[in-house]
Amino acid sequence: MDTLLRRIDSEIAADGGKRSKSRKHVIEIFFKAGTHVTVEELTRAARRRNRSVGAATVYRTLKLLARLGYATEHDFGEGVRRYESNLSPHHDHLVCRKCGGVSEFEEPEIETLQNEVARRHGFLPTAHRLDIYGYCRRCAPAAREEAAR
Amino acid sequence: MDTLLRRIDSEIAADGGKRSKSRKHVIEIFFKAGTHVTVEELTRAARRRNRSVGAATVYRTLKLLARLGYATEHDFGEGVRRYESNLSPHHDHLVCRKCGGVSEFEEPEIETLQNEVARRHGFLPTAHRLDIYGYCRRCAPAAREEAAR
DNA sequence: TTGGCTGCAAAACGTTTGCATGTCT
DNA sequence: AGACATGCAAACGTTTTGCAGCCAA
Repeated sequence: MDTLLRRIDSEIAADGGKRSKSRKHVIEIFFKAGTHVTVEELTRAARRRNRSVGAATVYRTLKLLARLGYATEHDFGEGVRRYESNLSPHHDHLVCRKCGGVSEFEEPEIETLQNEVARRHGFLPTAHRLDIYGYCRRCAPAAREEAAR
Repeated sequence: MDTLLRRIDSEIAADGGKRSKSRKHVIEIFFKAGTHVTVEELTRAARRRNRSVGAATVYRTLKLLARLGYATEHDFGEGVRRYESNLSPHHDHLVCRKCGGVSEFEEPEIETLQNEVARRHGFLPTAHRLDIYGYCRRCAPAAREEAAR
């Protein structure tokens, strides 16, 4: 974790950037925060540590992390962008329509099939997103009842 | 097509809605339009037929179609929402990062695997979205060159 | 006649940007 | 000193909403 922060620091330097206090706070908080955070959540958390951090800096820092490959932007269709750290291996999402919870899964076979499909279309894939929408274990019973009505 | 419009009409009526001229135009144009249209594109097209159609009506009509299950909202990360008719069978997308083109594919095996994964997580799936990002056949060579530089 | 529907303009939303100032190297 | 980063507020583009009038049932 500490090594990670140092590595990012030097990558930022190599990219022509500097180490600032606000940026450091945002980065630390981002990697400690749960997955799929919004800028608003991060800003609030960063402000708790340093009152003066502005939202613009959080936006800029996350864009930077995304550009360096440490974060991924997500859009689950809520009208807000969410960010996720790229430290854990790639995974896809199960998004609950009722409680909004997002859980994750990996399925190597799906990945393989995707690459195959892409190749078949002469398409050079660089990334993909697979989100399954529905009802999670806890919300599914209620959803079934509503549908029956 | 005509039957479709009549069916939608009666579903709107059953939903407590009325048939208005503007709405009818928007719906017709939406189903004739190519796939993945934006509200702005539809508004322009609708205005050609009826100068006074407002964007708000197009937004409202598409939300209505989506609620009734005739349209799907898409977000390919351009900052604009795109709508697609649900008439053609389900498919997934290959999104080109260079030219922005979107092509489609179907892969039943992927669908099957998705349902399996969901079930394994106690998740009740209702829909999903799979977008593969990368470079299309035409743009891939240029992308490879740039990467090599 | 009642309610939904409309167009318009204004508001709201998340995000980006311009700028003067502050901070790192 | 110089370059880059910051916070603020204004700008932005898309989508939503309030409202007075309109139109379908």
